[in-house]
Amino acid sequence: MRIAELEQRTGINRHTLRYYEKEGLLLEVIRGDNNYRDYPEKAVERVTMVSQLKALGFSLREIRDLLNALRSDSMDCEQGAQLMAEKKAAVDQRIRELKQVSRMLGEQQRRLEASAEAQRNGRDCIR
Amino acid sequence: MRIAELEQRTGINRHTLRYYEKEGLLLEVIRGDNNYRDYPEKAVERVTMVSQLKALGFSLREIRDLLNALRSDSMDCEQGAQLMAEKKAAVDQRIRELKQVSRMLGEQQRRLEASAEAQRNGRDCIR
DNA sequence: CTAAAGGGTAGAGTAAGCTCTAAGGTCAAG
DNA sequence: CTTGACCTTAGAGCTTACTCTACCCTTTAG
Repeated sequence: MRIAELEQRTGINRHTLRYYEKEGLLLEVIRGDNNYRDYPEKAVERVTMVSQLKALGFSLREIRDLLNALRSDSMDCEQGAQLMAEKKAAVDQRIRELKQVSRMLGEQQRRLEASAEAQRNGRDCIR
Repeated sequence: MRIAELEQRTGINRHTLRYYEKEGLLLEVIRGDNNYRDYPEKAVERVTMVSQLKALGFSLREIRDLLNALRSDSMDCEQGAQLMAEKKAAVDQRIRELKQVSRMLGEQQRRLEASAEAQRNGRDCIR
């Protein structure tokens, strides 16, 4: 598939796709006689994975290392397992912290709702 | 407290502290006769909160809006409660997605460990 | 009084991650 | 054979979030 199709199917700007390739996030991009890029079907999934991981706050470098490790045909298993374990620990830690934030936001929300109620009954907001 | 102490207690560079102030993240920074900044004790907590939220992938803009809403003495309760609800929904969504990533990493880790074991027993890595 | 330590502003520089422009090659339709 | 759509690269420009530099003023210790 050519770049326009990949752009359209992933919603990622073609300039960004070429940038990702330059940064080592997209492997196996072959070229035809005309020098046009020819992406395999799997590129759609891969690009989608990149943008999802990005939305979760991973840097392109982290995503590259992770995805390339998952390709794994070329990697040392022991080392790969360790990388996965490290990444998983970091993600799990982030989940714990986000849960803390979520709890805090829930409390504030309830407090503000109670104040709004009090306000409707003629009293002041907050405290 | 002066900027050196806040820098030392939060671990945040003084240039960054001034930048945060310029971006509206630190309110209530008063000035003495000498024009030096004088931070209240609460600034330590506030700056720490900023850097924690940053580590969770929030932008300075989001953090500013959130923290300023939490100050709340000046805000409309109904509206504040809604902002909290929105932010909480976004955080909860992020938690769900990260859990998905964590699961995936766990699977890959187990797969690679199994392959490493097989490898030690004389067979090929992966598949 | 003077030197060192610390404060101030303005603005330049940096890195990541895009996003766009310029100049040019390719290709299918009319 | 030209027009228009689509491709290429190189490189400029933008945003966010710092980080640092230059230059000057204030405070504190000897």
